[in-house]
Amino acid sequence: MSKEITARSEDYSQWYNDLVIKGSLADYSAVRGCMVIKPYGFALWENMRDALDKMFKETGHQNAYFPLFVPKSLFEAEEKNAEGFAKECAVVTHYRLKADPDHKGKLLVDPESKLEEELVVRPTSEAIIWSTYKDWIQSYRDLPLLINQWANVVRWEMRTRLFLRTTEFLWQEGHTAHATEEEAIAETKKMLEVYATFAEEFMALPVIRGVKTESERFAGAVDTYCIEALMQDGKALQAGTSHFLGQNFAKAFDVKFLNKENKQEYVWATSWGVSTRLIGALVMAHGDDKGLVLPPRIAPFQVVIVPIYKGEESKAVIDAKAQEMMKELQAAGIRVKYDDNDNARPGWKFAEYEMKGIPLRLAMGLRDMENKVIELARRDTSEKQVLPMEGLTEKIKTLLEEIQASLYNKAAAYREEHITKADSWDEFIQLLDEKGGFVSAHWDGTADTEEVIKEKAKATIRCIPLHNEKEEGQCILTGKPSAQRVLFARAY
RNA sequence: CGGGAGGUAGUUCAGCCCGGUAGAAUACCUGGUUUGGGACCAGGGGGUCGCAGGUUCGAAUCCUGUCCUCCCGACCA
Repeated sequence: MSKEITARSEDYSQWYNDLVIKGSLADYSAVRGCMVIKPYGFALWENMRDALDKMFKETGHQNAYFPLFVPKSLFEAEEKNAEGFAKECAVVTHYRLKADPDHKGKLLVDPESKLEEELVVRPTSEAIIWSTYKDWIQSYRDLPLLINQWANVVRWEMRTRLFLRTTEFLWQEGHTAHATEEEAIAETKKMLEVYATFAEEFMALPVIRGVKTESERFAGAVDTYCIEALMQDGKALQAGTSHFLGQNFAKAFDVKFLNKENKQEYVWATSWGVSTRLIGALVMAHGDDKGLVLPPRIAPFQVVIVPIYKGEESKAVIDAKAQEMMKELQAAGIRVKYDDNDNARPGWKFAEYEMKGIPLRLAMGLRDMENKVIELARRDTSEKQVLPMEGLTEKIKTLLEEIQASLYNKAAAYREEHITKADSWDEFIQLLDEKGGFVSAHWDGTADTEEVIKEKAKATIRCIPLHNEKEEGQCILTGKPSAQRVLFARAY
């Protein structure tokens, strides 16, 4: 069949692409580096987005929307941030096209329409937002200002991969302003925890909370906190970041407030974001050689019902029962799909929904109806069982929770097995080459050493875990003294 | 942006070397038989051969340019 999936062991990259394309999450588009998110993929994103949005609101944030375009002069105001993104910015230079006099039906950029000031298509919105906050903030009474926006951003990437790295992607970016440093740091950490909770509880994706080293830090940030996840091929993936921006943007955009003592102070800032990249993480963390495996809490459909019938008459009987079950499941808050499409036969549907990662599948035929039972199959374990119809809804609710927990536990066990200590360079390289995963090793704390390791080992410091144990040791490369281990990995 | 591969029916691909009426499988449509792990029979529709130039009596095939994709690197969420 055309829908066969490449095995992970054969070609991991191709396997990933197969899941995304054949699982109907996304498609390639006519635009270089950009993808089309298909309805099934977008439904997944909507579930993720809604859960996160609720968590943001529960922590006091409000949504707003800022422009796609950033005047170049604003963009360059915060120097480090501007430099950090300069190489990947799309720039609008003209605002009009006109008919090409030499080629009928073709258009030309109208040279008359050159913009006086170029517009940068936002790679992130700090500049436009902070220039706005300047007007919004006057006194300590305006603080904290807790804003989030759901938006698209553009980063001109050299090499793209569906969901993991595309030129345009969807994300949310929180931008907050605070009266004190302590409060801003607390906000940064709070939002990191929101991300970690979301990843673990909704995506069943265990993550390591940590701090980035200086060279991996967001341009313009004082500290970048992150959650790092581990994929099945042993590579790490940054799943979310939360930045303590200090007063860098406040100073760049002159955002001051009057404190209780009637004195002007610069505000303290944070920003934090997660993107559609999380979908890539989800695919690679749980998928198998049969297709996607989606965690019940965010799966577009949690249950699919496949009727098995012989002829119109039996179909009508099964339809009626299925509709009844649907109503009951929906009333219990379960997202369910009934596939009575007559074009495809049961076996085809089974394979199709396994590809799409629907957590539970119910198959029901006349025989089952006579016996008042139903066949239930679990996507994650491939287990099948025949259950009484009686009490089915409760059983399904329990099973969905079980699957959610089981996916998390499986991923967590894999990750635990793949955090390995290395105490010599040879061991370090061997672990990266042969085992993969995170390698916990000592590092002398300098950017130079980090750079050399990156070049030689093709691995980066993913993070310094929060609440890291202090342990005296010697740097894996230079042998210089080190106070703690950090996590290295090859990464996406 | 460098190296490699590729773009022909909705999809997967053959045809290209050696120019001469565009093919297969599958999907789709119609009818029928079917339906408990990717059904079968019969009939049918569907392609400006990525796009633009050029060579030629004639181009999917040769030449040039360009766009898009995949894989591997460098850059990055």
